[in-house]
Amino acid sequence: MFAEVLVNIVVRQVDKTFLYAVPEELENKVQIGARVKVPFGRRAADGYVVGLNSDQPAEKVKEITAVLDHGPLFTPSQLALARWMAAYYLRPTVEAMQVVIGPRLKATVCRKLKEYWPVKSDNTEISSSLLLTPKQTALWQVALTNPGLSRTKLAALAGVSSGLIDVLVKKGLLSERVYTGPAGTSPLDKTPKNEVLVLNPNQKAASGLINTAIQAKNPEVFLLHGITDSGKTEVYLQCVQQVISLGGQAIILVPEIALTPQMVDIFYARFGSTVAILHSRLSAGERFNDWNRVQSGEARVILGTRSAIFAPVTDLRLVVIDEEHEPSYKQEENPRYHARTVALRLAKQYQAVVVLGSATPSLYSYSRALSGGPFRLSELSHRVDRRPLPEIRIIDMRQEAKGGNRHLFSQPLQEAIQDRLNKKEQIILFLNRRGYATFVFCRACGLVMKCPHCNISLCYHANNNLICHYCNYLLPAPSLCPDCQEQYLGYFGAGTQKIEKEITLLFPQAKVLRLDKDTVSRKNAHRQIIMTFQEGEADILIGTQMVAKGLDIPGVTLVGVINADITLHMPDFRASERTFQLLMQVAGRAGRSSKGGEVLVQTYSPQHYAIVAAQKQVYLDFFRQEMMVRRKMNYPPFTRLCRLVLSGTDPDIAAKAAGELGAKLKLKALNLTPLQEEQIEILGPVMAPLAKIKDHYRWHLILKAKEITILRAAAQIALNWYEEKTVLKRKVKLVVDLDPQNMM
DNA sequence: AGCACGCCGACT
DNA sequence: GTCGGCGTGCTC
Repeated sequence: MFAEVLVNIVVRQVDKTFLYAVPEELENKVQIGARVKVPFGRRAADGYVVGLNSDQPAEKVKEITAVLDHGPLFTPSQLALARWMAAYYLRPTVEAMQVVIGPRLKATVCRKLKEYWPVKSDNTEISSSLLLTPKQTALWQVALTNPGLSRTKLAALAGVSSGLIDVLVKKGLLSERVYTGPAGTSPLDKTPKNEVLVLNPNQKAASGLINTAIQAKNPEVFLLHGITDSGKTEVYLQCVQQVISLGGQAIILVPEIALTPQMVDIFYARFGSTVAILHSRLSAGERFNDWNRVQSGEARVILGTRSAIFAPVTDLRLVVIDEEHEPSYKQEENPRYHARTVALRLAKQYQAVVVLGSATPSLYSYSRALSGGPFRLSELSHRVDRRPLPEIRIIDMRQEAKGGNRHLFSQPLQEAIQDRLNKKEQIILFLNRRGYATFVFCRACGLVMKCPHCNISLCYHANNNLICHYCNYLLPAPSLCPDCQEQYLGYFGAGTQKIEKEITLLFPQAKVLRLDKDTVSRKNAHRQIIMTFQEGEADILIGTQMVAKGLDIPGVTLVGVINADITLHMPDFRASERTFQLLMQVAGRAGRSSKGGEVLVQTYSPQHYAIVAAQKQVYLDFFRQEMMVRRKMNYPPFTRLCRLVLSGTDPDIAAKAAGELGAKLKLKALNLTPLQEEQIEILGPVMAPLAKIKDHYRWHLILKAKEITILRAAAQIALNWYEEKTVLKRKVKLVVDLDPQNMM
């Protein structure tokens, strides 16, 4: 018997199968999916068995040395998915394999998985009453701060021998868990068990259509477009119920588990022990356990983030992608896959149904759900409780500036804040200050300097030039506004910290909390901040997009968007789309009780269609206008994109490499598309908007084409070019990003 | 990726 | 005369 082996070395040169002989004593253990040890050149390597056959090969082959693990790590259908993904994203197959196999590898290496959890968390009381030795105290402290560690890790971290763990277990301070039950259960369980809600006609229609497709094994894709509080989750639940009654499995993806604890609670309440939770923050034991429960078929409902799409299902009938427009579904490291793209492929493999849910669908999905498109549109246009949507008021900051208010907060917002403070109602202030966001605008007329070729905000550079980061269009920074001739040109950049400071100055009596990346670095800090706010311990919550997602706090009657222009004028063609989505989402945080709610949006572009559509809360208004822009500029969904990023520590070498690659591609593009030159468009090379990250200078090229095959052919040329440049390779990195989500 | 082979400069 | 620089090439 001979085995085809994919060597576990992530490099293009060995991205093919190697044939090995299977020694007789290993024949019963070598099967597809097995991890094996093989001699490879002058060394040993591990690899995955991806095929078996009995034909005597012409060349002589080496023998497999050993079979690792106790069983296969992947199924043939997972292998097919990995191969497809590798080819789609132009990555080595083993890399895709590693993602598909996921955590199982780590878990199977240390097979006996016990974890140790502190029994009580009141530290002082216990340690004094039980007379712990210094080492025991140290161990206890470590266990407290790091619950759920394995035996070896815990002992190592505390610097004690593992025997001491048993002592603490005996004293009843630590509990030992060998994983069996559903993991991550956080009994926040407010929802009554199995209370299946009655659907309104909209929901009934949607779930009816979806359930029919599930039953008939029609591999259809539904776009469930439902406004805030229209009951999308209940539709998901009833479809999942249908899958369970058919004996199948369903995968439900959410953007970020930590931000949606309610979703977890609801699924546990409804489906109990058939639920498995999969996401990257689980401990090794939790993951191992749930992974096995999926494979055995015990778990029928898999709720998780992006990578949960690779759960080892056997009978998939349904994939739900909640908030399908969220950018977190795109992995920003290799392989740069999009969970939605993978889900569509996976569903095809299983003849399963896909449901994409969103209040603000991506243009990609909505355009495909129009009549004649491959997706089917299902609308939920009423709120479940029939409460009106919160009122959104646009505040024209140009008027504020003219009126002499140079503050971050407009007069109406300040008044509204004071009003809510007086009434003891709560306030959320939102400012999306995601990294790089400088743009030049006129305080007098609101004009934003844009590139005439790319419709992208021009970035102000230290050499006093305005530059388009897509095409290198350059304009010396004017001192007067080219439109109104006023001298109020300036550039923006205030973050949540600044807001916090200003608020405490303006309203010294208000209790303020801040929720952003800096304040949630500690474990559970996120949940803690939200709980504190939820319990009314603070008046104002200031935050980035974290406050936009899934918060359901009835006490909040005012949401203030400090500066909608930050996202609107990012150097990214999806800036309008993101802004609209964010505004709609953040608006949903207001008025979750009978007290009603109000949203104030401060902007210098009150006439911008994304802002206007958000104010009216009409998705189609936005969609139509944005589609016109995209069509005109030849951006997705009318074209596909591929982004090539070259980066290196030497600015000159990185620049030179980018120039060379650009020239090569432009030359080759002619051969690539002999019929129509317009089939591919090459933008750049230009410096990436984030021109320097961690001492690496970055340049990029954007490739546009109607057909992804053409993009892939061009990207392949780039990869081959890079492969040949052996000297350059050590100094410059090349990243290929197909269907890029992030253009920075 | 590793690891070896291979062909040119400064040292015990 | 050797040690070692890293360019090139291969791995069933």
